[in-house]
Amino acid sequence: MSKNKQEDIFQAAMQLFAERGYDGTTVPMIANKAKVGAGTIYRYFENKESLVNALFVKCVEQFFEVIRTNFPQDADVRQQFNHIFRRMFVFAKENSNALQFINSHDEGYYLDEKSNQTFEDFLDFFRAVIENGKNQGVIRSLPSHAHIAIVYGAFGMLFSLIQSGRMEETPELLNELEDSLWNAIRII
Amino acid sequence: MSKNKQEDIFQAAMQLFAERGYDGTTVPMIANKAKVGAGTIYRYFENKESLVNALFVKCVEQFFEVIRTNFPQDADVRQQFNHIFRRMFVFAKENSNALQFINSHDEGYYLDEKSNQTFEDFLDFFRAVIENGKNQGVIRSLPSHAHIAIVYGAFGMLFSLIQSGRMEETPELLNELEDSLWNAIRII
Amino acid sequence: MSKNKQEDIFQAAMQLFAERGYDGTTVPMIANKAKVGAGTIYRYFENKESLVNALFVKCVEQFFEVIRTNFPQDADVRQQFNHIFRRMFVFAKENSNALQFINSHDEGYYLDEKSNQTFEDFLDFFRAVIENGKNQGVIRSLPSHAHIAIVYGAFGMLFSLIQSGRMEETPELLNELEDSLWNAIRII
Amino acid sequence: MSKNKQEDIFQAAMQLFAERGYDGTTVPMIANKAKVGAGTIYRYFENKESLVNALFVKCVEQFFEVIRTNFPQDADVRQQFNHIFRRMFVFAKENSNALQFINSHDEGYYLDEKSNQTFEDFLDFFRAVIENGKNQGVIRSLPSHAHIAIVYGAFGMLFSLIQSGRMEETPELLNELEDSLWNAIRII
DNA sequence: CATGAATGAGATTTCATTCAT
DNA sequence: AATGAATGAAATCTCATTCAT
Repeated sequence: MSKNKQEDIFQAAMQLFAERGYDGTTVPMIANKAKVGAGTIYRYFENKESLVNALFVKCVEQFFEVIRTNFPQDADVRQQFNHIFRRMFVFAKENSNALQFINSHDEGYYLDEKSNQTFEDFLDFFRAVIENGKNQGVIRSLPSHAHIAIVYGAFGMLFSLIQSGRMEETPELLNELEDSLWNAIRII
Repeated sequence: MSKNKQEDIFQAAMQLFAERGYDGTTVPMIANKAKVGAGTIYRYFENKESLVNALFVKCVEQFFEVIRTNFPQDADVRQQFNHIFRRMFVFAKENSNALQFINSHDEGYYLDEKSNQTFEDFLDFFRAVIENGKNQGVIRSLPSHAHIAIVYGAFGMLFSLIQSGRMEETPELLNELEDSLWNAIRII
Repeated sequence: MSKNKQEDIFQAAMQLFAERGYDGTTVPMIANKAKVGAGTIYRYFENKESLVNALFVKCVEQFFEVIRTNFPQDADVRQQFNHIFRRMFVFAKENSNALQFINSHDEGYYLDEKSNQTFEDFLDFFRAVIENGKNQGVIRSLPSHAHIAIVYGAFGMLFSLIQSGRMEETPELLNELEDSLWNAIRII
Repeated sequence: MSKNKQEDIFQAAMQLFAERGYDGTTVPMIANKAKVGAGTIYRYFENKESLVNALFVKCVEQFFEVIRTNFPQDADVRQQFNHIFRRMFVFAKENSNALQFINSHDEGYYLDEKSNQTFEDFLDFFRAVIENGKNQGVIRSLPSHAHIAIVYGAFGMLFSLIQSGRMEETPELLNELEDSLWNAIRII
């Protein structure tokens, strides 16, 4: 039995939102999985929308933190890409539902300004890396948006495969995938 | 006043499901947008779940049809990839909501056996192309699943950018994107 | 295919009302069983309530007619009872649903003044017979209401047993039943 | 304000079902009469069908209990009949709606296996008494079903008369009725 | 006349939220 | 603080009735 009910609620909500979406998840479902009373959720969050927004911000910031930590600011773009790619998998593995939650909930009509801004800030980090790579003549001259869409879109689906057991994560696989996606964005 | 109410319902439902998800869309919302009475929807579909499944199958089959039509069965893999990539954009442009609907609803807990099977059949087509390419030594030795995840995941996000106006579709852009994704999966 | 749609509707409605009650029977159910369009019912009856009332009156009047025909007005009470008892079974057998319909729908909140009056008239016939028997010192001094309740209540359940096949109708059985019910009301 | 909402719901439902039938009674009607919110009913019963079945079982078991209590197992059949007849009136008077509810809802298409079985068990009790009487040469050789139909059918209608005020319950009346129905089933 | 597609009012049921304990 | 029973607004779904064909 966890001491921190707020965290229990976050975990339960994240899993359910990831599996069934925002509207497909009921507050009693969350309470039940978190092993708290339904009313308790309203001690920690104003309402369901508040909860999903708080959770979204928390997840994106955690993801961001994992990516940013020890980021090789001065290394070359290839190494920066390596860092990002590996950290994305690290985060996804350690927070299996968080990634799916983020991916299926960005663009949700229930996200507030802060949530959207947090996600934009997160993307901006990648944009900066990409822009830097383009300036160095290493990365294709596509819009940064496009590069991010390619890597992030591919990554989301790839992790989903691993998560569901349809593909096994091995060091060799990760090497191949990293190489594949690097080829997608670099100038050849 | 349209003659075909079933089609009106399909169109309204597709747009709303794409924008707000299955559970976030109410039957009166659909009826309203389709300009039919709420009860009319139940003359055409047994219930809401029936509707989303019928719509899913219809959309996937349409998508499949666009990809399969004039597919260069005997050409080399690069040309097959070109065909697929271009047709994906053609379908997405002509059925802008259909793609978003498919992408946000595969894996939905409300999809029935037939819907899932239809989607699997669709993916199998790509798997066959990829396998063929691997046998010819043109495509990387990653699992076919992974190649599809990369291309399809990237494509989904890319089209979303174009759709929302954050990126402009030009012939040059499409050429670059095709090249980028081809680099991701081919042996270099 | 019957020529008389009104009669088809009556038959279908009677069977369904008998089995499922007034509120448990939908107009489309009736239309379906009567093999007419739902709208056709509204050519013959103003609405569902109109139909059930017309049907009730028709059934009670038919029942009444069967009882009254050849009623031995001048015979003794025992013979009058015999006539009534036998005719009740004749009617019930020839109009199997009608009896169940009447029994489960008298006291219905949807019955109008005319329906209730028709049923009262029907009961008055029995009351007169009973009163006559009481005056002759043949029948117990219970209220006529009570005698009717005993015979009619018993009869309803008995016929239900035969109808459902849980009891077989034989001449011997009918003789026994007639004797049993006569014993209930006569002075011994 | 009652403490036991489940019981309030039962009482309200029983009265309404007795008066208007299953399909003629809406859940909001029940909620309104029970002075609870409509949603509350679904905390206690899975759905409307569940409610009617639970109520039916409860009523039949209560009725059964009243009949069985202090039943003179070793007395003669006449005395057993006396016990049953009197207790039926006791139950009917104390649970005026319960009897009407039972009588108008047995054979309902919405009753489940358990409800039907409970009612059969109830009838089996009477069958045993009747069989015993037949073996002792006191009761007519009609099928037990028939005897029950006669007594129970008659009783139902008789109580309805008393209930509605069309007949007044006096000790003399009950004596007469008991004698009347006993004459119906005994060998004379 | 006859039909059955269409409708919307109203039925059943769910669920976000409150509040007495 | 924590609970979960209670609520009623809103969701899904049904059906008596209408009306264009």
